[in-house]
Amino acid sequence: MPRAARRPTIVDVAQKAGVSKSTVSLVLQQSPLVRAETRTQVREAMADLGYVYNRAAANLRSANAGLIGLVINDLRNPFFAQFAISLQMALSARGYAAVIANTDEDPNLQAQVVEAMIEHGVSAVILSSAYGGDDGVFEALNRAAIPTMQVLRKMAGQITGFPFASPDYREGGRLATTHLLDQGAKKIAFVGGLEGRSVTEERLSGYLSVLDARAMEPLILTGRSSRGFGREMARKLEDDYPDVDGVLCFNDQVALGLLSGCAEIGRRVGTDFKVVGFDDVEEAAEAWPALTSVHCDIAGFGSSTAETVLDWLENGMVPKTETRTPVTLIVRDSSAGTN
Amino acid sequence: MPRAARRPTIVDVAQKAGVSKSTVSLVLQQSPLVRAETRTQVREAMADLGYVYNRAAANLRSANAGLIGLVINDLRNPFFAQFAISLQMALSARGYAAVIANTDEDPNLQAQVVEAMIEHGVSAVILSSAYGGDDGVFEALNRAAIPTMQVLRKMAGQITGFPFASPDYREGGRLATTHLLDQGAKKIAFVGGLEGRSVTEERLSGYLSVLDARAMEPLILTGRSSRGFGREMARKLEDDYPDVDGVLCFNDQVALGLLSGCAEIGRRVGTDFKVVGFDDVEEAAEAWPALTSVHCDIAGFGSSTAETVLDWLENGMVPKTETRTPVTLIVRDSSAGTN
DNA sequence: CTGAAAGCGCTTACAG
DNA sequence: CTGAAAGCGCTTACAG
Repeated sequence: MPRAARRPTIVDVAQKAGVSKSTVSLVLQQSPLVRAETRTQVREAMADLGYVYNRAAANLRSANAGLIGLVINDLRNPFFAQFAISLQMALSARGYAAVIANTDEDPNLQAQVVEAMIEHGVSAVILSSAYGGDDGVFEALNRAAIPTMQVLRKMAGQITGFPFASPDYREGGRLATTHLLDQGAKKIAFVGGLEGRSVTEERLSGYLSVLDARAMEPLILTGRSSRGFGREMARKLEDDYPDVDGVLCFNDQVALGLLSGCAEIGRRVGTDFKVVGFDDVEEAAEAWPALTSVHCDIAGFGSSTAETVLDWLENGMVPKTETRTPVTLIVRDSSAGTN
Repeated sequence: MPRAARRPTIVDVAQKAGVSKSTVSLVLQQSPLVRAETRTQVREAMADLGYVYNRAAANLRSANAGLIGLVINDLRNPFFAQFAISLQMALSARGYAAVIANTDEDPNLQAQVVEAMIEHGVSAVILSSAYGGDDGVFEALNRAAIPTMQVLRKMAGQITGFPFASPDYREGGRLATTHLLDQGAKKIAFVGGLEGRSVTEERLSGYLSVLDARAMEPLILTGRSSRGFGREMARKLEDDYPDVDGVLCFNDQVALGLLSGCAEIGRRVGTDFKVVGFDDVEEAAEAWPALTSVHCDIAGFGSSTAETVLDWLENGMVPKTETRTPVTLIVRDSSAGTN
């Protein structure tokens, strides 16, 4: 690495352009006060010197660091990853940078990374929280007066003042279950998701409401939200619940695992045994058979979250306490098989 | 959001603890100069006031912001995502935060996000570059004297002074091809990857070297590195190259797509038609049939990259110009079928 | 439209 | 071991 000398500052630029540093600062802020001619002189000086703006210094006076914190419980899951990516790209497009951290569902790690982000002076935080842990994280954000949005998972918490947004999971559960019934399923199971967690409860409640209305018995097999669990369930369903002819999976990971498991045991999916996933990750369309799934438009949700937060920051528009975005069902071969 | 008053500063802490702000600063830096008793007084004052360290301010004097930039060409690919996550988590564990940006293979976006990171005062950058574009990004990093590591993809560039590290792709290509031969394959194709790109060339060169040594004819079908492309190739191979009985895919995305495609057209994989992937993403083990793949230990590579960069930053240990980490072949049913 | 001065919250020599 | 002073690179009133 070339050991460059000190980076040029606005003082250097001012000197080179023959103006005061205040003027340079105004140019930096695109102030209309500066005469066009002066502005171009200053810009030229900056270009000549290879000047780069020092946001940390600016922030010291003016507060807005242009850094946004993004804390996610499980970035390995493509659903969350896609959310994070589209959010980050939307922030970048508006001139903000994203500090991103994966907490691996660990509340202690979460507390630590949030603390670090506060120290770094993030202007806002977007949090898809780990379950468990106390309210410490929220209290810290509260004390630091950092605008914070909860997304995707609503924490039990009594903690108010943290607007929440997520896709309408309950409606998704309803759509999927209704679809399975429409396809002729007689016995529908709900597979995956851990009990007591808000997302599970919401997705489940949609499923239950539809079955209730028709006085049908539910069958709930909760478990990890992983491919591995889905795969195990293929065998279990065949062995222990042979009458089940429709499955609503907690998410696509479980569903894709279930498809793998069915391939493994040679059970055909799509006609006598229908499977629906949830999230509609990219892979759902590319699996074989292609997976029917509840589409949450997670990419759109990511970028709209960015807009919401920046509107809050820049224009003081406080988000609604709770926002639910619409979901749709994308029907593919796994539940409407022609294979 | 409660509109908290001004955040407490070291001056407030100093006043409360009855010491000077210099002393508070020393406590913050864990200086051994401060008497234990004083230290605890100061710490208590901090706790009482809910003091949080302002890194931006500190950075203004001392340079090390504790922010590391991570610029990735395609975060949607689980291989890169896994790399980014494990790198970020290793940085967090050592007290650094990661500013992460996806460039979607767009050199212009890349230039923009790197510029933004420089403004934010990142202490180092880790870059898995987009192909194409000029050397502007490297020049900017150079001018700003920001230690920068290139990873995973070596840019053609004449640009030196940017240490590079990646798994040993060439060796991976060799291992995979040798394995296919050992399994009895007579005609082996290389599928996926765009020509002229360094990663493709390296993986390909391993494949070619093995075939050359046995005077066998290569068959190269380059293309996008996506599931979709892999899926298309299933049909094409069956139709146009029925004699191909072994396939080395550019990466797991292509390979998983190929498996899907084979399922779709009812071609059995593992015995007469063997498939090997590259990267060994998590899903490889869970597909059906399970996918043989070149394991790059990308999680380990991510955390060791973090160590390397922090050693550079903290201890001035400049990384080697080029590092290649070992790879292994994980043999599964897709190439050694018992199905 | 532009400049001189103070201040943002820290760290860093330098005294003591 | 601790304090007073200067300074990091900006922005922000305030004059002019």
